[in-house]
Amino acid sequence: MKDTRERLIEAAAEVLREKGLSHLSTREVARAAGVAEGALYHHFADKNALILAVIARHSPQYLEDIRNLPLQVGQRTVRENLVDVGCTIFAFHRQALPITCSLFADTELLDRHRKILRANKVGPTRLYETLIAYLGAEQRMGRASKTADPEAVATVLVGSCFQLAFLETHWGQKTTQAEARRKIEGVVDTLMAGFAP
Amino acid sequence: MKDTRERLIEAAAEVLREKGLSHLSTREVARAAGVAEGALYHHFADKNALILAVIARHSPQYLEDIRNLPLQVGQRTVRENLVDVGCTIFAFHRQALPITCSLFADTELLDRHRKILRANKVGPTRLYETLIAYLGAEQRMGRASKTADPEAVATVLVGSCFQLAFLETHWGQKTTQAEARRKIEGVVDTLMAGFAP
Amino acid sequence: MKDTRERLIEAAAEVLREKGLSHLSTREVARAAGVAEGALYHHFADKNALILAVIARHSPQYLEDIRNLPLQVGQRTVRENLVDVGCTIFAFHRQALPITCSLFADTELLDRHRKILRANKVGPTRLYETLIAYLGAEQRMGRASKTADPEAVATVLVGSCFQLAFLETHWGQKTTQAEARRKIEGVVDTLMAGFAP
Amino acid sequence: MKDTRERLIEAAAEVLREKGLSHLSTREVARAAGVAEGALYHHFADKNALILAVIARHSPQYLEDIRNLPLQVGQRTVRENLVDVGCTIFAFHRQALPITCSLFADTELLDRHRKILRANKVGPTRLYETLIAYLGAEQRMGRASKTADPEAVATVLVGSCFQLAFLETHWGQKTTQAEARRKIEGVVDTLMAGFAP
DNA sequence: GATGAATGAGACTTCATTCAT
DNA sequence: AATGAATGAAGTCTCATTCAT
Repeated sequence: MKDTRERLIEAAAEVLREKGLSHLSTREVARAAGVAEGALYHHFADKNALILAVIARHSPQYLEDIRNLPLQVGQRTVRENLVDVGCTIFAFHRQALPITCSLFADTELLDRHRKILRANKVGPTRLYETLIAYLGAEQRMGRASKTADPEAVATVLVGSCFQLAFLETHWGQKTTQAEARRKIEGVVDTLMAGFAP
Repeated sequence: MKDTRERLIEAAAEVLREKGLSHLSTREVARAAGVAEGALYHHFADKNALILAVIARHSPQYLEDIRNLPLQVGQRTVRENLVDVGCTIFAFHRQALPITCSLFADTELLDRHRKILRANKVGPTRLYETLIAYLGAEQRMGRASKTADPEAVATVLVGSCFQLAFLETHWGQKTTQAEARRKIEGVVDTLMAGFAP
Repeated sequence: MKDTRERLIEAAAEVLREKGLSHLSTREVARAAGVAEGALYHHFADKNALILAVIARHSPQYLEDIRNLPLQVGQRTVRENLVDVGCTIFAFHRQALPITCSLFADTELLDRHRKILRANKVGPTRLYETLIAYLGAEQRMGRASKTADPEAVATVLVGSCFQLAFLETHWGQKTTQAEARRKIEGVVDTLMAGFAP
Repeated sequence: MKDTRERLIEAAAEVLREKGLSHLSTREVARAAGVAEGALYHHFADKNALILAVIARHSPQYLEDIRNLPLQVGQRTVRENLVDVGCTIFAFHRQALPITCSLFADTELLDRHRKILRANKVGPTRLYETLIAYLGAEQRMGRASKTADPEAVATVLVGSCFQLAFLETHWGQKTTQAEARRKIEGVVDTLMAGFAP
């Protein structure tokens, strides 16, 4: 049987997705984890500490699928690479966003979260850094416009994918993977070609 | 003195921003509105009805500042117009986003919200429609690339601004108006020029 | 039917005497008062506020029976007067002391209690002031030694009676009123005659 | 390193003084003693047994500093001896009283305490016995009034010092040692000279 | 319409005690 | 003897909602 601590985190994530932060009760989490309510307090200082552990696990800095992006420099086309990255980001946010956004429902929790981020000096997230490094490399290889600002490009890519994920989860209509990919392709094509005449 | 109903909605919005959905209690709202707790139930079926009224008021479809965008077609440069729109969107989300995102903390409430949206047939929000109309007009006037997909451009613009607002409110670092504008200019420049070499 | 607030205070005092501070639970108090648990929080900020209300009511400054002591100046004998006062103090402490002493079981509560006392400037209690005034008056009438320090005499009288009450409640043996009076007479006689040869 | 049992008793006394009986938890005691929570149950039947061990140790019958009082018979002046004893009693109670009084917060515990006292036939405490023996001896030596009742004198002395200690700990104002001594001298002087004209 | 005391369910948390190691 | 994770009962407090005034 798994570690009690681990089971609590997973159970909390499940309840968070099912009922939402406002209805996440220690009783329910304990029940879902199959442990006594008191056990929670052996592993976490309080309920919020458990929630923060869940949040941390769904923070974009842990978007590990992006790690091998640097290997793609000079491979395939830039467009293909960006579309793939975009799909990864979209997929990640579609599941993480309901949990991440929940934080706004509890300003005290949000503050604790910020303090943790700052203590760990996780300002511009690892995701951004990786993206910017990749974009710069492609620029140096002549596969991308040298005048573009990598940070702005990263913002556009991440922002658009986040937006698509937000619309979907907020609006509640299920999008097929193919539809999502087509939209992301549209975004990347626009980003590559530009809107100027 | 204003309508009691109106004061309740404003008070609820304030509490929502200050403490978050999880800590929004009828008592606190009543106190902030300067009315008795029971009065709430004369104007709303229950607490959630009040919250939905607040949320509806902060939905981007009510971003009224965007209404006169059509008047800008053919005026100034497209870049200037997009930067201005971007700043408006950013400013709107910076204040509305903590309230809108709160919904994710209560799946039941979120569902009720979706049902309302569907009943009103408010699919792609009015913001999107206005933007797409404007972008198409500029394309037809030859002031923008005719090959670009207006919906993708709208997604990029809205998404990037939403993302900047999210980073700021979620991460908690105050950005000056000038800094925000500079970032949005970077996004629009990238969007106009494209990333292709 | 009496005021809810009043009934809560009385019920709390009863539980305090019956089970002690450590076992005073809001549930039990509410049950004893015949109201719902939540009602407690309409009248008191928290459990401790209720307890402090009980304590205040049993503070020696409210030992009202002592108020007409000044009228005794020059009446009967000083000995008789002191014995009567001693009996009153003893009787008061026998019932109040278990509640007052309970405060030591909760340093936070004790601190709050002290802050209240200080805010009300209730330093040397009214009891002491009344006693000292009486003793001084008898000295001036020549019915008591002019060299004695009234404050010391008051300390001796109050202290001895408190001690007798403490021994009784701590040790748990019921003393008859006659026995108590005899002991207090012994104390007053010693106090009057002195221990010097 | 000291005995585990001993360390538990000392740790419990510390917690008792710092937080009070109501907030004395086995976890806190164990932490303060530097042992595991379970260890407590190897040395004591339950938590209350530990508390009673602490209380017993702080009972005035264990006021060992008073043991050599008999040696003072006929030495120095009676006044000096009584002042010294008074100071000792005061100092003892100032530290023991918060612990002793805590008992009133738990009537069940207080009952168990009383049963132990009765089983050990520790009626009038050893302190009283020693004092009375000393006072009687001084009477027989002609250094004190032969008509005074030694028990009443003892009550006055112990009661006054207890009262001074109670006022200080309950009221929370720190008294310097010199001030305390002066007050005790005032009490002893009154006791020696008497209040009669 | 407005008030606010009362309700009672349920939230988070603490804690004495046990038991496998 | 010692450890410390686990238990589950009980504690304090919050809160949406009702209702007599």
